[in-house]
Amino acid sequence: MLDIKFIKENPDLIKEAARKKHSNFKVEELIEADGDRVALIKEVDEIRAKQNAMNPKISSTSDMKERNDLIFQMKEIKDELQKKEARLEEVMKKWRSLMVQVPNVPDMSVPEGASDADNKEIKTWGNIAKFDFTPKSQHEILLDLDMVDFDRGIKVSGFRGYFLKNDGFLLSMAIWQFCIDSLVKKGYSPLLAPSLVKKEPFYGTGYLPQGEEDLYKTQDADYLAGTAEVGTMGFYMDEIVPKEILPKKFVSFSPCFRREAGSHGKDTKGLIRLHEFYKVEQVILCEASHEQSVKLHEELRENAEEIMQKLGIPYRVVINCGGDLGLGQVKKYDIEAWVPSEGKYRETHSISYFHDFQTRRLNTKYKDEDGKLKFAHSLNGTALATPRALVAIVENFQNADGSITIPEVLRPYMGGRTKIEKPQV
RNA sequence: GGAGAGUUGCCCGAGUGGCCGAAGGGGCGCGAUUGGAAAUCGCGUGUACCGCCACAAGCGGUACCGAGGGUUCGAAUCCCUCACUCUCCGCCA
Repeated sequence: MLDIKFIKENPDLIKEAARKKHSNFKVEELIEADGDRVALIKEVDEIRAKQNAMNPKISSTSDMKERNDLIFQMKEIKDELQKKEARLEEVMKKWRSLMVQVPNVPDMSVPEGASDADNKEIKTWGNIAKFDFTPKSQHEILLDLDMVDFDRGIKVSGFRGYFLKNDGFLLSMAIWQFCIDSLVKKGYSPLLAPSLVKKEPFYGTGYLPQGEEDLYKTQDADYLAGTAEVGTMGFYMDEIVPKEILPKKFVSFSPCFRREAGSHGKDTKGLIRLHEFYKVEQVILCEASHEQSVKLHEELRENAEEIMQKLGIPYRVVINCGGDLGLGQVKKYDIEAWVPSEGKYRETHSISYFHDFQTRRLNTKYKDEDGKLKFAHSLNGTALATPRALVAIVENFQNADGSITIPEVLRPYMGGRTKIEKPQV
């Protein structure tokens, strides 16, 4: 959500933002609704002022006739007020629904484009392995090494279900611990965030109302979060945080749930697209400064790249184009890992900043040096998600004998082992 | 799941229909006092929105006593619904 004053003063910016993000939001409609809103608020306030002025008169009048006259007058005022209030409520309803649709303004550096096909590559890292044998797909490797059980996963959990077992599970934990350790060393506060979350943090982060299709909803009207960002951003919801803690950096871990509505035919084999997965997420709250946001956005990207580099996974970084940005995102980088069996890069990370779009909705403020309350800025980005990261690891580090080499940085978390080999049985 | 108690400002806490944005205390800020401090004394101390105005200061208005609705000319105060917290019982990882 943006500041209505800002919107009114910069309608062209909003119009341009909508165009760039390929949203059909009409700023004129909102401005018109806001005109009605302001006018009605004024009228209602004036009637209430009249009413409030009458109150002491009534209470101080002992003459019964005079008192009844006044009460009769007040009844008329009340009728008028109720009519206006009903109209105001209508206008507010429309106003609110438009306000949550206002797109945040993308950064100048965001490229034009309609979909992820238009994202702009800005960097590649790592050497794409040339295998002197026929490389296997993630699906084959994981089954050969007995790291996953898809059949039983589907039996138990349904479409896109899976069991991660043996080294599949151990390697996942190794990845989590490696990522969490790396970020804690950099001063990030570790947080195990709830996945079962009330609707407010979803509205606050911008996943509702537009993204409801992709969320699981409980019979208590709570939702399952698709990322720890939601719970983590909820942490300081409706709070004024001490300025001294900013920037507050979290490394959050949680299970993640996504309905993947609309992607039924996609990635049906393997561990790329799942309804239930795990993610180590970076979340930052900082002071309301564009420069800070930009700086920390780069930091999040560097952290994620460092993790990929230490793991040795070849990847590329793209700047997402306007049409591939979420409603609240100002700018986003995706990191995509090389997947040999597909011969292309697949998204493993998404790193974005929002200015005060989320904190305004979440009501997370801090007091700046002149005592003014300001909405903080927020950012978040993947550290690493499993099992999707397993795909990149097992495919890129597979050997001719069917084993996979464990990345060095993960070995301490895997009992010092260097390889995952086919079980003897 | 059952029974009961509660939810007031930064904190504690008073307040059962009008004079309550809200007593009192604490905290915090400024000032006096002091060589300095403690103690003491004085003053101040919320947020959002609307209007005037320079989107400043300031002034005026409205709203906010867990949330939503109702009764009433008028509600922190009465009624209803919901959420949350606490205590006891049951169940349970």
